[in-house]
Amino acid sequence: MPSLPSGLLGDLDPTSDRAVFRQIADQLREAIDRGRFKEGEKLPSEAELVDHYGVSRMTVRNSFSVLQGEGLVHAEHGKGVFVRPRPPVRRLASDRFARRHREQGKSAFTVEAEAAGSHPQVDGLEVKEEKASQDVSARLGSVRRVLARRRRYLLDGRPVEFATSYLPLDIARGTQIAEPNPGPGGIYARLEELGHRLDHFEEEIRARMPSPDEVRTLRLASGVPVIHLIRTAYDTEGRAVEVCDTVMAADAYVLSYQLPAT
Amino acid sequence: MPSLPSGLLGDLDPTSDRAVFRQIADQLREAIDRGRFKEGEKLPSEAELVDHYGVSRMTVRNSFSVLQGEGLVHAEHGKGVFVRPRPPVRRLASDRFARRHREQGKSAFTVEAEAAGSHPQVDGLEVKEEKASQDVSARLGSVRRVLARRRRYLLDGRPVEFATSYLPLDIARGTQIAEPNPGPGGIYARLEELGHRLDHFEEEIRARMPSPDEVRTLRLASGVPVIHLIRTAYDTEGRAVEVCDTVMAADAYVLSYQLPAT
DNA sequence: CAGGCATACTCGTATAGACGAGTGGGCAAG
DNA sequence: CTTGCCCACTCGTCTATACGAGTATGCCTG
Repeated sequence: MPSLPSGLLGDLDPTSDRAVFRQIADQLREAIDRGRFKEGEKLPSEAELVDHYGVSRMTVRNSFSVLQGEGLVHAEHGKGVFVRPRPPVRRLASDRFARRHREQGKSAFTVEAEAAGSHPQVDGLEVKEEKASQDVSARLGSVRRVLARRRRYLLDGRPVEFATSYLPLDIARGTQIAEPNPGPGGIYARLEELGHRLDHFEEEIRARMPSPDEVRTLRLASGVPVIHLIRTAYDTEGRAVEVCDTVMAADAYVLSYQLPAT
Repeated sequence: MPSLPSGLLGDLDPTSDRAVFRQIADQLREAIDRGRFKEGEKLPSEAELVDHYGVSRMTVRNSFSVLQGEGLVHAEHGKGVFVRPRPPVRRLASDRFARRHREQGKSAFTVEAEAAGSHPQVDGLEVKEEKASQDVSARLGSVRRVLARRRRYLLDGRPVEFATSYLPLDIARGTQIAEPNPGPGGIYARLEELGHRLDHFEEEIRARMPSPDEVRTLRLASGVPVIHLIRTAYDTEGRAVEVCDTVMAADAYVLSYQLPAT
């Protein structure tokens, strides 16, 4: 059992009223912040820290769990505890739905990812009619049933977001929108062909911790929140023609918006 | 020691390979989701759950810590563990910087909060010149030093966000922008008076877990992420005239944006 | 009646020990 | 040399215990 390089981590302050496991977490956090442990690097094992600080194993584990909650580290069974690497982020610009981006045959996600040199995948596509939730119904203007299009997006094999689009049945039923592949330009192109010229979108953004379901679907590490985005598309008549509910791994995204100063 | 009302929580499945503390967390989570425990309500105490499930206290605590990480519950020393109430959220609309909102003497935050029936406060105001961080410098176009305006915002006594505005010294030095009170309409009104007519804003949004510092400043419960918003204001010459770095308690905000479909 | 204290309950911190399970390297057998 | 096993090391789960500290309640004292 190799002992810890001296100087890497300090000692405990027994006179402090800060709990021991917090002091340990503080020292590890600082070492990480200072770059003493780099991204992806292994932290000292529980046993080594037990030795170094002269505390019990549960105390060391407790400090690890603090850092895990902060999203700083993640544990791998049988291997060790590692500094969580920051994945490359996907930037969502506010003009990503502009008509000029809607020409190609591929989806916006695919085009953009390939331009960034990543390997995009779409997954678990599911299209079906269902009862509208209260929230969706309210946003679409009191519809009872909707067409729901679900799918999951992955970048280089990593799930990064999953989304469900809801459309009123009177618009979508029987059209290509109800097909698994909605055709070039996606459902927005189809909506416009159907006479619903798009006027604007409204996006609502929240951030919160994921549900266990979301942790599974996005394979989230602990300490990673999700961004919950609800987009409503309005046509030029002022009618809401689509609601898209998206849950994104927060560590994989930066959203970017342009606001007029008028 | 009053025993638990039967039927409220189920039994453990010893044949399951799901860890005991996860099973307990699952049952509590489901009970909360089903409304068996309402917002703000106290969950069974650790001792009661120890009795009910016949496990050790650390196991029960472990399941509580799972729920805490999800932001579902919070513990109060000496009182119990409670279902975390959802605080009222502040909606930030994308037109919140429109000129028409800039007429009054009060700040946008104050006006909006009072309209919503809340009691707004601004706190810890600090104005000083300092060295620009690399990021701020890049956004403002390679300035070395900036005027920084820091402040914290509270709603009904609860801290909800803190923000720092950075302005190039050649614009702000010696003007009312460098005063604690920038006057009616805020610094944007002053910027326009100084000839920097605002053209548009760019906002970048991230979500992540808070640093210990941010936990202190915003008095965040565990399992509450922060929204990190960086706004850059551009004048009609295309120059970046302000960068505002804001950290918000994610459970207190919904951001809302309007995007043109063009 | 008012104030203060004792007490029982709550969660917070920490110890010591046990066993399980995933990982990877080294060694031995083929 | 390759295969396969064993073992050492890692984190995961769980038990049992102890003491500390914050909170609320009720009783007892003044």
